[in-house]
Amino acid sequence: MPRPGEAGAQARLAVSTVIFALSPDAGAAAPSLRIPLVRRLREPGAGRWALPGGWLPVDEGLDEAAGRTLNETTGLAPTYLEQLYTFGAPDRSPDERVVSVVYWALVHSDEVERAVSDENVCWFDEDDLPELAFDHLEILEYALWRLRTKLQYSRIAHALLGETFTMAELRGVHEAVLRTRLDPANFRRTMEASGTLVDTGQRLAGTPHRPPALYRFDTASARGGDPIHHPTRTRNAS
Amino acid sequence: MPRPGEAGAQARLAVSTVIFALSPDAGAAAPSLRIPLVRRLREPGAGRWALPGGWLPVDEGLDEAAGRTLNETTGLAPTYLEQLYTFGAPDRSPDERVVSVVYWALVHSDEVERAVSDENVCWFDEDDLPELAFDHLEILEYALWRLRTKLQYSRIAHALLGETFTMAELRGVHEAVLRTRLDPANFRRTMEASGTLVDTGQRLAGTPHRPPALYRFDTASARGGDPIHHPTRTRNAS
DNA sequence: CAGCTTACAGTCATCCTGACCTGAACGCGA
DNA sequence: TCGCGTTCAGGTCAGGATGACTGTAAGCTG
Repeated sequence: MPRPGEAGAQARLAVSTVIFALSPDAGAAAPSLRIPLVRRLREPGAGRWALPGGWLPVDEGLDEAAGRTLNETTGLAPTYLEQLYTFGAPDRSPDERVVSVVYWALVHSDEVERAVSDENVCWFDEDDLPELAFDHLEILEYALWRLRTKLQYSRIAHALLGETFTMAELRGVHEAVLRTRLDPANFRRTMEASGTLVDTGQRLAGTPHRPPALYRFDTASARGGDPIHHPTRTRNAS
Repeated sequence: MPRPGEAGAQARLAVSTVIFALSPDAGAAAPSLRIPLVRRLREPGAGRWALPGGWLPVDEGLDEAAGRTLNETTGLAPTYLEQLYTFGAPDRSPDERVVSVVYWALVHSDEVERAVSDENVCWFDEDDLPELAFDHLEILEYALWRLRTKLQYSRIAHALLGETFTMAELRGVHEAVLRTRLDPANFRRTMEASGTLVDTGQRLAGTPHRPPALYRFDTASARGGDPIHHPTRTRNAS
């Protein structure tokens, strides 16, 4: 923060968010990752799809701006929100210089139901993306990499599920994100050893086989994940 | 990147860097981490110490701006440079809104010799920091956490050493950063198994004991560390 | 040469993880 | 009603990684 003064030409500051959710066909075979995108109505890049976001107001924090713009454009309230990276190549946007502070978010699967979805806001499957505006494809791939990496050392899969979930559902999240098959027995063992799951005592009835136990995420033991300060976790917009 | 136009009040964009190096007393017992800071000459925060940095020019990339301001203020050419986080709380700077894209860098120990060091640029020991301006202490602690975390799963310790180094020197870096004692035999085993070290065949003579082998970092096997794209590694300023 | 230091190699127990096996608990169709 | 399918849930076993530790090699110093 050096000398102030001399206004001059400056880069504009934007905030965008990569949002992840699971496909609603939870009962079906394998869920897949889905990302909501908004259609650009103005130049530059009009007609193409882009990440939800907006300009940063002078008096609003970065985290708050990410949560707000995310909610305004998609109607979603994420359960997990974290800063991803700041993209600022001089030529990433034509006409003017734009620096984007990008966040990534996870939303509950039942939240998706309530989400806005018109002709200008649309959900896309992870491997069925449209042509994106600017460098948003690069951003999205980086967010995907971060999600996959972080899932392996942190316990964030529950943020894509509801309040309670079965062990098979939780494993389905891991399989969908990591794109692998996981051994059910070994997965159960490691998750139980992590100490982040609480057995609710309830069981999910109505299955054509033995009823599975319902678990809940232990928010108390969720401490010490990653960014020690400014974690910003769990907000409730709308 | 939404609608342009309407100039209005905007946050100012700054770029700062947390620089890490080892104390030059390499021959002595345990090296320690040192950080160069610059004294602020103007308000706000005049007299206090701050991270090297500067305003972001409209036509310069973030990585380039970080490397340039770092070099201009300290005279250093880092061997490792990576984006850390973007800090943008509305009240982090009085008077005006400032958003800082912060980087962190590692420099070779022999680079420190060439570094500028006057009354306005001074090196501080990790646990002997002065009172810092703004939220720079929080930033520095977050950078320290990131350095410690990343050292354990990535091979970046060599960036704090010279071209060649002994196993004991490399272990000294880990011990200084992680603030622990490491078993020499086990450390050697894991480092050799990582496949990132190359034995130069030379040995360091002049020691009062058995001469140790000199190793070199294998840049070829350094692939696939972390941010898949825009890695920005290894620049050469000045 | 004795004695000090560190370099370097090897052993052993423990933990973690992937592969696999077995019984339990439901719904379903014959 | 009674197998028979499914998944759930708990267990065993082998291999790899890691920490604690021991032993030998190779330099210097007194």
